[in-house]
Amino acid sequence: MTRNRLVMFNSEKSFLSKYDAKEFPVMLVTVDTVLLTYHEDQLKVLLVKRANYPEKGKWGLPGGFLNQQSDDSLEAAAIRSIQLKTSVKPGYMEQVATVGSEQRDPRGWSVSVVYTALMPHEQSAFHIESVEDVRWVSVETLSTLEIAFDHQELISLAVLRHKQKALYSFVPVFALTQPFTLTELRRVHELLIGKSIQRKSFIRRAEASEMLVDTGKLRQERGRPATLYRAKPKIADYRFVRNIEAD
Amino acid sequence: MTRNRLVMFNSEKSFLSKYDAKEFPVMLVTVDTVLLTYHEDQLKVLLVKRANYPEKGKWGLPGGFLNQQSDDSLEAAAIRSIQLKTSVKPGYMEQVATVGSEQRDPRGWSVSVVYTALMPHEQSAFHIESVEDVRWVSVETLSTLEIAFDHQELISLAVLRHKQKALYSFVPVFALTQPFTLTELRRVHELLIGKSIQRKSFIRRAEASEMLVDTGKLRQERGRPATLYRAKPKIADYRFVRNIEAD
DNA sequence: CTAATAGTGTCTATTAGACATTATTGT
DNA sequence: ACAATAATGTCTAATAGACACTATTAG
Repeated sequence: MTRNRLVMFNSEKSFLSKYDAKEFPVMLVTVDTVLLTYHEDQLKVLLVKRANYPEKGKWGLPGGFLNQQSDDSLEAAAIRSIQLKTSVKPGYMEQVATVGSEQRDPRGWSVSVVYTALMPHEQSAFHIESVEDVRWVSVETLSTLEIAFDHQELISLAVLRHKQKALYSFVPVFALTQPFTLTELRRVHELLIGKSIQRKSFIRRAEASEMLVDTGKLRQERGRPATLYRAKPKIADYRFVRNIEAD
Repeated sequence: MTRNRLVMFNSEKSFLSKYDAKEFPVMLVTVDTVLLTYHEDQLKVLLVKRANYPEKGKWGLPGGFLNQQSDDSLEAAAIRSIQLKTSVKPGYMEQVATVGSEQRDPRGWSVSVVYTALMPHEQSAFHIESVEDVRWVSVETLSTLEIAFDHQELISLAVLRHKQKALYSFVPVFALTQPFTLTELRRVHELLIGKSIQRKSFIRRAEASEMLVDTGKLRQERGRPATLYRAKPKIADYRFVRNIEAD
């Protein structure tokens, strides 16, 4: 397979002194992030207009080649690619999957490590509205755009992951600007699972979790003013034993 | 960053004609698999004794460099590495995580896509017992062996994943030889979640799922003979709405 | 007053835990 | 009969769904 396999070394040290990474099969590795937020009663994903070939002019996920010099870890690379476009560090991030094949990029065999992240829309708005090549796009209207590579599919994977989480956690709270109302949080969950949730059930879960703190303040739009909450940091790790029923 | 970014092309085709992958930052990518089984009332992981540097002599996960020629996909590479050691294709496989850093391999920045798989112990036994460098090791006694790289950590990640699945699915059934008894299946779940499960609760879940088929046969060891079951193929996708309570 | 939205009361249905009881085998 | 293991009966506790009801605001 490689020349190194045929040579005998008598210590790890002497092996490494002869080692040359270029003799091994190498791979292009990119890190792409599906960054989602909640805005105008919609779930939106951050897309970037590709300035270069391949897929020039199409919309793709923020991301890029893993850089051995500037990236300490995969997650650091994902955060870097997001900060580059939004100037903000997302409040929640997790790895979704890694995809790789000969076909997905015309340049040849390529591997993508896919992350997903959530952030409040407000934080990013100013920076993004000032540029042409970065946009929040509703996940419902993605089909009206030309999406680069297999990024459409990667977005679906990430949304599916968040749908699962919405059934047994309050992770979707990271898509909201704090403080938020329970109705807002419930709407994000409803958008993700594609089904309405009983107000009473949702409030009971909020109380049982002890992860939402009543700020004592209210927000009024139409009708009775709603209580404003903040999420405790540990909310990312909280899991319900029983799911909200899907379908 | 790379020379290509500075050159203008007027079509995707002309871009690709000039494209050379070697000009981009490249990476060593390995695919490693945490293959688990149930044997002698223990959860065991398949380990391979490393024949070459680095980490020569230590035990590591089956896996290897991703090969652009022979691998069609990441999953295909994982299956290949398992079949090479067991001569069997595992009945269940899923991606666990992808790790990457400068430190994890002495040869430099490296990326590992980690899969986990389950198979019946019986199937693999003959092939494995004939060789010296492949062993089923109880996950409880891992600390008595020298484990290569960060593979100890990768095993923990995979076991944790299976623990979660044991709380809301019957995925652990793929670690058993079919047909199996409910007590065997319950034992695998108990090992994974680290806690005993009520017989009655487990049987109720089995019935509710409709994923286990009574073969009509019995197996007798001590005491009353136990009913033998087979799992329907769809069992891998079945999810309970309510979890078994952890801790 | 009405409309609109937030939040509660309360009933039912489902299902996991606990644990006693019964069933079926070998010795 | 007894030990061992499998399987069932049955009570309780927790919690999600359904939906009616009350609360608080603007106009």
